[in-house]
Amino acid sequence: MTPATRRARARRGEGELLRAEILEAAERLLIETGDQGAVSIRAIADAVGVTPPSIYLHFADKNKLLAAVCEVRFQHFDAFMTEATAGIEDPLEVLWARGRAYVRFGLDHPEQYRILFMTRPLTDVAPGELDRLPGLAAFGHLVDEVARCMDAGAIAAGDPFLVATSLWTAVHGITSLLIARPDFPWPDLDRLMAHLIDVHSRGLQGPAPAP
Amino acid sequence: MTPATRRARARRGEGELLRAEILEAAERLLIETGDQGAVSIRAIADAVGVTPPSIYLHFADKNKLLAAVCEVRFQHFDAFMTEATAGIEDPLEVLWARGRAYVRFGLDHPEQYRILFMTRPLTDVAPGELDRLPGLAAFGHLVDEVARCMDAGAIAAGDPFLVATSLWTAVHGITSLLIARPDFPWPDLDRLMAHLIDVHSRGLQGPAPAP
DNA sequence: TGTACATCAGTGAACGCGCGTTCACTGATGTAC
DNA sequence: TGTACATCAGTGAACGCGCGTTCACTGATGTAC
Repeated sequence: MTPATRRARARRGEGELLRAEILEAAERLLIETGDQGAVSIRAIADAVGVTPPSIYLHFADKNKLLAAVCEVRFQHFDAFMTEATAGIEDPLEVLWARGRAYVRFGLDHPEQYRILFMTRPLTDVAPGELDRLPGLAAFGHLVDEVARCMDAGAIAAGDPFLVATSLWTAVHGITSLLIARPDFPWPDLDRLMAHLIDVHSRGLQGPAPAP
Repeated sequence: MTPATRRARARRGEGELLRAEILEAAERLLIETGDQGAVSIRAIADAVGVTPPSIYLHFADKNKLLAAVCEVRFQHFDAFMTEATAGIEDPLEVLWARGRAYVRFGLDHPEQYRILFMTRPLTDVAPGELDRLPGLAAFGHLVDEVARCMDAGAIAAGDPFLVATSLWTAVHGITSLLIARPDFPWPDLDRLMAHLIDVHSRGLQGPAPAP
């Protein structure tokens, strides 16, 4: 299949433009087809209006390209949640708003969510550069919010990292199962989220109740 | 590559034997390679010691084969958890034991867990036959246990289905993220599980605490 | 007891496909003189 | 102002691969007479 429109060649010195177009096309393909398998070098090249070898002018191999896509998606993801919590005063409400936004993002962009959190990592991370782990920025924001809740006395004092990790797994559990098992007779999502928040507000608050 | 050993042809009337061998080989491949992509018709045929077309004597296509593998794995999964809770009296402890067993199974068999809960469903389930949804037996056991906890007053009365669903997403969240993001600086798993159980014992117990 | 024959469990070779990647090349663009 | 030339952004064709699946077949096995 010849591409619908062949892309005009970049001016000299502007070769880097193609890189951005490739990334954009890869994301678009991912979103439109909703299928990670549909995002092939050939499909991307075709979407950009260029031949497959051109991709290799800007990315060493397919993995590097997908890793770059991933990074951009993580930024969007983090920005989306930051936006959703903007303007909220109560630190506990910030936490719940972030949780709701997390799930919403996942369900609105299931195929992106799959890549971000449900498939094998695309990049091997050396132990020394854990801070470069994609998505760790977003997680850092969550830890901060948990710490703020502890400082405000909204939840019991403790290890913010542990609590944040646990909250992450909780929202991930809902999001990823809804994506992976849509046939399950799910209860209403709002009810499920309300229950999650209910359990956690109580569960994170005091010491263990009397037996 | 020719197979290491060619399988002896089945006696007449015993053609069904191959079916079982195919299933077994598919599971073994999945476990040994730890890679769903490595489980191809050709690889399975080779492992059994038979040519690829033979597979089609017993399975209409690859999806049907994988669905059959899935069903067997779900039975193992359910049996494993049932075993892990056998002999425990306290209904709440049963619940936690099941949760721990769930996570353990997932981490011990990550590639199987991937197929069961992290990838696209292999079979389309018609709305009328939801009870045939693979794995629903295991979920049913969880619902029963939750109901028993409610009856015993160990957790607050409510909708056992909703609570069971929420608990499922909780353990799935931990299991699947540990599998998908091993590079994350995870806290100790026992600590994480203890925290999860702690939060849920408190969170599921009473009505909302005074503000 | 012997033999023709239907049945059944497989085989061998090939199909078309899409994939990631490589390699030698082309032709427009800007620059030096 | 004109022209030779280096540079740079791509192209075109092909590579080898493994995949799921199909099709006509073979040859051992059991059965009927």
